[in-house]
Amino acid sequence: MSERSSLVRGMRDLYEDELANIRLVETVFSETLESYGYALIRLPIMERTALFSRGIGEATDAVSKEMFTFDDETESLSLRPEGTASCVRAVIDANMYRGHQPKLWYIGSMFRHERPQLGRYREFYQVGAEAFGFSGPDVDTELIRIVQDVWESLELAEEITLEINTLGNTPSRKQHRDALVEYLAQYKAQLDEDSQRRLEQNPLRILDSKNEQTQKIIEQAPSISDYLDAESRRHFDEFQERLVRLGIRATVNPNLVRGLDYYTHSVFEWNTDKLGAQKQVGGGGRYDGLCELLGGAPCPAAGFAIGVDRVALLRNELGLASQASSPDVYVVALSDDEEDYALQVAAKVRAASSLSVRVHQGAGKVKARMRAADRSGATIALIIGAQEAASNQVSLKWLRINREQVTVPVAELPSTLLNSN
RNA sequence: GUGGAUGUAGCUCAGUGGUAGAGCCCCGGAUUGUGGUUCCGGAUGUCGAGGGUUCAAAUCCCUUCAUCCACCCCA
Repeated sequence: MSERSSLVRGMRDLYEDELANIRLVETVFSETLESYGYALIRLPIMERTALFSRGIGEATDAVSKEMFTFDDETESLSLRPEGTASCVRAVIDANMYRGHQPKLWYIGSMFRHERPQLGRYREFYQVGAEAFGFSGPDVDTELIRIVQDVWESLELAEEITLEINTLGNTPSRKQHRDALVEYLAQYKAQLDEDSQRRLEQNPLRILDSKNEQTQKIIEQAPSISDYLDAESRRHFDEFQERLVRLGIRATVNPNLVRGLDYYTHSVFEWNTDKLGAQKQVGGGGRYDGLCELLGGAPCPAAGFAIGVDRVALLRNELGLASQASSPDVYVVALSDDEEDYALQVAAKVRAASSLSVRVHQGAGKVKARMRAADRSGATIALIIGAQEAASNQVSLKWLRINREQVTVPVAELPSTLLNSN
């Protein structure tokens, strides 16, 4: 016997109810984004490693220890750990932003080499949107409004909270960073190990440390709000005012910094407390410097990314699971002799309606065939025995409601089915 | 990457050294052309994998893989 093959760690086969929920989330995002005029862009799963180390940041965990990276002949390639860097690269490559302000959305698998747990997988699905060429906070709030629309469509608005913050523009950010490093350096010995390391590489990230002692030190740390210049302050104020006008509730969290390096000005995260340790279902913000950083012309931009798996999982946890689709109609030939006739009937129903029709296959006694019809979840069984076949008729039985079975000529079948709801 | 728990039938699980079990599911019959309820009967296992100890291992030991939880990180 050959060795049984099995799933690679952190990968999943998706089917039935779990997939149904994921597809629902994807569909709602797709329809909502298209309704706001965002255009789908399909991006490759693999990029040069350098794109991510430059675009996302060498010091981030996502890049430094979570990427699937391998050497291909002369260059290092990686499976994408997120979508923004690829999207920006594509916009630069095709010069899409020359005289235009593209609004794009994407969906697909992302890969991170982490220890799997509930709501966290090595291949996971993200849907994201990016708007290029707009520097005002009206775009930031539009992105949030889009996601809010999705939460409402998915009946999740009550379960997901929004946190916001600003990181300021580059000069403000630098001033704050310097002050922060100076402050934290005094307490270096008391910081947790990770934070000590970050002091050099990525001091902002220390702000969202969960370590208790570190948090105490952070309470007194210089806040970004004291270092915002006039432009940065105006952007953030208007951002917040617009959220209020759009009827969106948000909490300002001064320690919200996001894990990825490219953000400026507005940053935001959507959280839930219903998924165990996995709190975050999505996040986003403004990244005015990224296009230039990746070798393009300067171009303001903002975007978000949502974890499709986590949103679907949240619906599951709340009992909002959508069900895998069942056929509408199940055609049962009572013996193999009527099989050809049953296939013709099924073809007629498909041609005359949009109903999904499944035909019984395989041998079996009548009882077993009817049981299969019931189990398929179909609402109607079309029963075909010798009598029906001989007289060009079909017996129609409702499986989910109490209604008397009828036998009708095949020609009348489509209208009978359409009137049967 | 670190720590802890778990892995036995399709599913949920019992079984702690001596013949692998239950419930649900599935199949057949009661009901020769009618499912879903009821009654009767039946089938089903690399006990996660590999190695070791033992007369004997699902059970004890080692290794490994996977899942779950927490940390970390993020979606």
